[in-house]
Order: sequence, then structure tokens, then C-alpha cells
Amino acid sequence: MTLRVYNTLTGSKEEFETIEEGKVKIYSCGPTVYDYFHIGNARAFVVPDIIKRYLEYKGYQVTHVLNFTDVDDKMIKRADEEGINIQQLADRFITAFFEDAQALNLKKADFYPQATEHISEMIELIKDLLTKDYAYQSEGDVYFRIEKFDDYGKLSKQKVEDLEAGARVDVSNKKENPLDFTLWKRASEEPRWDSPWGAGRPGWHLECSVMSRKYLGDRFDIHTGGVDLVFPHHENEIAQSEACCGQQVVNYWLHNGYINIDGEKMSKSLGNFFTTREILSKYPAKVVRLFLIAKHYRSPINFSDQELENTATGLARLENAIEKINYLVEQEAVAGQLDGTELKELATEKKEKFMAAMDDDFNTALAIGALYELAKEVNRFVNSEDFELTQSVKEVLVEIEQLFKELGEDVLGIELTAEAGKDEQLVDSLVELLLDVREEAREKQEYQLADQIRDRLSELGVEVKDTPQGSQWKLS
RNA sequence: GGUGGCAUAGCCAAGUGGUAAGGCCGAGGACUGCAAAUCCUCUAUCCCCAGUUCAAAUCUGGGUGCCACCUCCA
Repeated sequence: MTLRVYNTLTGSKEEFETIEEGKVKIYSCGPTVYDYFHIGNARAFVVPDIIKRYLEYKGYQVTHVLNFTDVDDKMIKRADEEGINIQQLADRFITAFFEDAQALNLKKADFYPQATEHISEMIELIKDLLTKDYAYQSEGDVYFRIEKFDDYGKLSKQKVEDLEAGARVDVSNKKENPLDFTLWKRASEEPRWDSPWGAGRPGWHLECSVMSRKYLGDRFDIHTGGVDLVFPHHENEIAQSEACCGQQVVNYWLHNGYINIDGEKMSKSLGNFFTTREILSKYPAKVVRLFLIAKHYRSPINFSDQELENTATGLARLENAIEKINYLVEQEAVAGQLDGTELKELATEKKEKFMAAMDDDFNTALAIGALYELAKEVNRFVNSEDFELTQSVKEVLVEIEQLFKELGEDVLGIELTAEAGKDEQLVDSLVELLLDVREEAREKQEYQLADQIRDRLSELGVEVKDTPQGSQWKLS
């Protein structure tokens, strides 16, 4: 199966081909580190994480860059309010970013460049653009001359004339064209850096052009970000990079949809947002993650507690099936005739469905459906009348356990298997002991005692389930 | 005004030509000493109108409604 991805640049799904065989280079627009990131931002980090995981699963060697914007108006304003400098502000929220990212089970990127560490490279790029006449100076500022760049608007599918018509009135007459955007902005106060055009700050769009080139090269495969970045951010990034390099820089532009609240975009400016850490304090991280990938990445997701609750219930169903497998796999096989071939074929079928779904523009919603179907087949099989844990069946269950691990945990990043810690060994033994006693009571039909044991274990957070294969338990 | 997108059961959500995956909730049943878990069954003429086709949720045209971008925003 070949992977197909929807490319914003062409407006269609295309077969995915790498620039360099077996390698994929990805650049993701990261956060402006002036605050904790909200659940909508989280989606923009989880989406490339899934893409990266799936590509790695398919055998590609992935290089991933995620940047931190640490200088812009929001940073300066916030730092002023806090009475600290932007460096301190950035440090604080970059630390917070990594805490939340780890909770969300985001794999580490290979590089986390910061804008302020690349000022000199940005200045070099501006010089180059000036030399090539794609930029001009105006009263200490430097602007990009969009009219000079013929392809301007190709990403957002907008005509320059239409954009001009819709452009907000620009009071300053510094620009030749209201759509020209800032490459260098004169600044009399800190933060500011020296440049051939006087002290100032870089324009926002510049950092991504500079840092993607520095860490990924003149051309790379995938660029991700939220749809709101299509225009102007990515449009301008293309203009800068391509004006400078004279060739197409990014092959595939992938944009994720928003998280909405009551049908409206979640955003800091509207004030209708929840920070990721707020959400993580209320729901297990894997539930949050599953919620974020339960819908196709380009569609909007409406955020609600109800949906998070539903997701949690659904996840428990998947986990129950896997716990059952984990339990069975640890039991001794019995002699018998039951053959696992049929179950194995079903598992293979579901895996193929999963892969086909992911190959179709990372259709996680459909892929998750395949996982649920597999769980159902397993439940059906192990709960059937003639079920017996023969060696053949056990082998297939081990394979299915592995499959859930690969697809659910490695690709989707959702922890599905209960992992026993070292200090839980004693707990294990003690609970097993009590369950042995309870089993004896049950055999003697002393149900009152049996129930008492179960109830009191329940009070202690140990849930007991009686199944035809024996009593199972887990910590609730 | 320009541009892009969306409209599928009570809710969430897949599905680009051959009479609708999956999840949540609900009803009934099976299993069970009781629970829990699980399984089975039931619940959709796919926003409206017209057209193309042997055949349309899926293509075309026209409506209606909603969202987003054009200003910082994932």
C-alpha cells in the first residue's frame, strides 16, 4: 500500500514520495511560548506526532523539527506584565511545554530551534532578499515585495487583487503594497538586535524559513501547522524561502483543523479556551490523546466534556479486551484441539484495514475503528462456548497482543497495556493470595465470604472480575 | 466582497458510484450464585430541489444552514 496525503498546496490527495529515499523531513510550527498551550494547540502537536509515528512504523527515518517562537508582540507584552524579560518568559513556558508534551506522549523532535537564537541567519536571509530585489527598506523597516513574487497566493488559493480588496487599511505609508509583510521591524527598545538597517526585531514569518533551511536543508518533505497558518504565515514563508532559493522548498503542506467550542474556534483572543494542563488534570492523558485523534485531522473537533467522557468509556472497552489477552497469555496452555488460525486471519484482516486507513491521509478515525473490531473478534473468540487455551491459540493471542502494542501504542501513541511496576509485585502476590482464598470459599459456596473479599478489595481499589478462565483483577 | 471547508442515526464519527465502519447512550436477550466484563439482536430513505447514470451519501447544477481565513492565533 502506498501512502496518500492531502496537500494544501495542490488541494488534493497525492501519493507520498520522499525527496531522499527512506527518509522524511518534517517541520512543524510550534508554540509561541508566552503561555501554557491550549487543547487546540495540542492538536497541532499531536497530529504531526501521529504522522511521524506512522512514517517510522512504515520504516522511514524521520527528522522532525519543531520551533519555539520566542520573540513577538505577545511575548513582549506578557514579559512586560510579568516584569521579566522575554528570555525568562520563554524559559518558563518551554519547560511547561515539555511537561505537557510528555504527558501527551509526544515523541521528541530532533531539533527545537528558537527564533532568538537565529537572528544572524535571519539577517543574512533579508540581505539576500534585498540583493535579489524581493525586499526593500523603508524608514528602518524592511518589507517583502509580494508583487515581485509571481506565485504569491498559491498556497491559500487567493489572488493578490482579492487579497488587496479585503486587506485592512494600513495607516502607514511605509509599504509599497498593503500586503507586503515585515521582514525587519525597527525597534527603539529591548528586545532588539543590531542589523545593517538599524536596531530592530525580525518579522514573524522569517524564523520558519531560516530554521527549516538550517536544520532540514533547501528542500524538505512535510510542513505542518494549523489551518489558520495557511494565510498569511505559510504563504509568506513560501514567498521568502522560494524567492531566496529559487525552487520549491516544501513538497507537502499538511494543515490540521481546529478545536471548536460550541461550534466556534477556540482561541486565546476569544478567551474560549482550556489549557492542555487543565484538561489533563481532569482526564487521563491517553483519553485526551484518543479524543484528539478520533476524528480525521483536517476536520474540526468540537470540544466538550461529554465527548471526553464518551472517549474514556470507549477506551476502557479496548483496554478490557487487551487485559483479557494479557491475562490469558500468562496462563499455562492446555491440551486441546482448538486452532487459532481463524482468529489469526481476522487479526491480519484488521491490521490491513488499519494500515489502509492510515495510508489514506492518516485516517485515524477509521484506523481506530479497526482496533475496536479486532477487540470484538478477540472477545467473541475467547468467550465462545468451546474456547480453550491451546498452544495454538496462545500463540495467536501473543501475536495479537503484539499487534495492539504496535498499532495502538507505537503508532497511535495510546498506552493500552497495563504495565506492572516493580513495587507492584508484592501487591500482585497479596491480591493473588486473597483471590485464592476467595476461590476456595466460592467452591464451598460460601458466597457471603467471597463477596466480602471482593467488596473490600473494591474499597481498596482492586476490581475483581470472575470469568470462566478464573478471577481477574486490576487496580481501578 | 474574495477564498477554503463542512452538513451522515439521540450524540460523536468513517465512508467519492453498487442500497450505510466504529464508538457513546437506550431497549431486549444470552452468559453468571450475584457483580463486572463480554457476546447477540434492535434503532439512518445520508440538509433540500433538480440533473447525469442500469445504479448516487458519494458526480453535476441550484438552494439553505454552519464554520474558517483575508488582523495576532494551532
